[in-house]
Amino acid sequence: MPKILIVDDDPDIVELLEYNLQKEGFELASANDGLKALEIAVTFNPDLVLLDVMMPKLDGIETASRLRKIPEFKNTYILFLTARSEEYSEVAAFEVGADDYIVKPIKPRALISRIKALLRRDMQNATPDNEDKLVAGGLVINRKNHSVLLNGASLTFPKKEFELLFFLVQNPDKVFSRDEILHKIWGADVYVVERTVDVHIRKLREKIGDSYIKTLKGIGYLFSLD
Amino acid sequence: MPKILIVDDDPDIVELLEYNLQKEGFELASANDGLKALEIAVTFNPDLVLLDVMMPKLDGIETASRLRKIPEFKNTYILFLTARSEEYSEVAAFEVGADDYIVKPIKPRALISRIKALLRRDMQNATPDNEDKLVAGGLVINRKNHSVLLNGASLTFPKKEFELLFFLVQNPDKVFSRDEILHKIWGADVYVVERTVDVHIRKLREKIGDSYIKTLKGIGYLFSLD
DNA sequence: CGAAAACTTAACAATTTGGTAATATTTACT
DNA sequence: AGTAAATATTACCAAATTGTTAAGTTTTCG
Repeated sequence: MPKILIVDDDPDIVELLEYNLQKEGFELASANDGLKALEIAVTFNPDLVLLDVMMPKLDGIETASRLRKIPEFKNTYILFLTARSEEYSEVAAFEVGADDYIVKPIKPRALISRIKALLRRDMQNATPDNEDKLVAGGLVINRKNHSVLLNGASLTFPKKEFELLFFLVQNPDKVFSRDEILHKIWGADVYVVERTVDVHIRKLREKIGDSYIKTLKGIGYLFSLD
Repeated sequence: MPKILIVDDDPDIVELLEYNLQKEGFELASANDGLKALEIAVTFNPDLVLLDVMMPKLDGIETASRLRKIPEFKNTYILFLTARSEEYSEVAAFEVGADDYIVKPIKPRALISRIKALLRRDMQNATPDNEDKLVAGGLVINRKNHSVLLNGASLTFPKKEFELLFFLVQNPDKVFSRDEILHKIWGADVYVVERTVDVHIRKLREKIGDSYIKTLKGIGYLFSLD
């Protein structure tokens, strides 16, 4: 079950949310300010963070911004809660990578359905056997222990290379532009030159051979077994 | 490609922006004060306006405010540029409908990424009429993979060839003159000789056979299954 | 803190693609 | 069939794109 971190300085709201989300079977943790939220996040490792915008110590925007800077939370969903009057913060929210934005007063049923909508993609991708293991041709990629077997021989990959390989293998026969790849692997707020992808592709090919990853000139790269 | 209007009274900044955005393939126009910006906007019809806050004649805030009052620019993105010290204007900026707010000194890569983030939604929706997958006779064309299957065999096409094929197959039994094809595939502002189309048609026929693409002498080309 | 690994960038080489012109062939019409 | 116009084909060059290497940065970890 997905893990949700609730962050709000109003205990009533925290309770309201906990009550409703617990009913749905989510795993929960909560914090009442931004600083505590960051602390808890690193150990709790939530899939989604419900973040109040107005909070003491560290407001929601700043909390989200810091979270996003930690690689582990690059793909964590962030969902802001805000009072109707605080509209101005909407832009700032999406700027720091918000995935959704919910205006108080909170309607529990609406909230739950939006949370589920966000998590749905993951739920689907997280099918049991698909868990963390990909097999394609002579390649066996295991996300859990970060291992790759090529025709039985074990290879090791640095993080970026591994993620790139995993991403490509996960979407076989689909082309991705360098820009798309950067967004997916590096994140929306990382500014690196597109050619960086080339170099990583080269390193992958060096290790797994040239046959798996193909180049479509003017388009991008793709993983394929043909 | 999306059109961007650059408005800044500092020619150096305009040049910097033009240089970097041109590289990305955007269509550009520029103005050095707010009044000119409004003039140019109505004819240029930009998708996004980069607006300096401090300008002679008409400051950025006022310019944006007037832009927003013109119905055509309801959905135009407005992105403010400002010196770090002028923070006070941030609230005003969002009040008049800013979509983003960027502090100088400008980091080109960050700017481009934020512009793209804004425009991405549009870009994605900008392909309503062209489906992802086309099937015609023994041909299966998949835009997502950029792949073409001919009777089960996979073929690869360079970008222009692929686009030309996709376009023709998308409109079966419809004749297009070379001029129309050039406009559709090459774009309105690209000047190439009409014979170029012939060469590309030839390359397509070389790969998929002569039967699919027919020539109507004096008229143009068409894709057909007869 | 310092060394090693990982990551990013830049520069140049290699490759592919796109465009043109020259030439050959086909078509339409008399 | 002869002829002019249009199209097909080919070969070549320029431009665009990617491959590769190496050097500079940053991060990680002992």
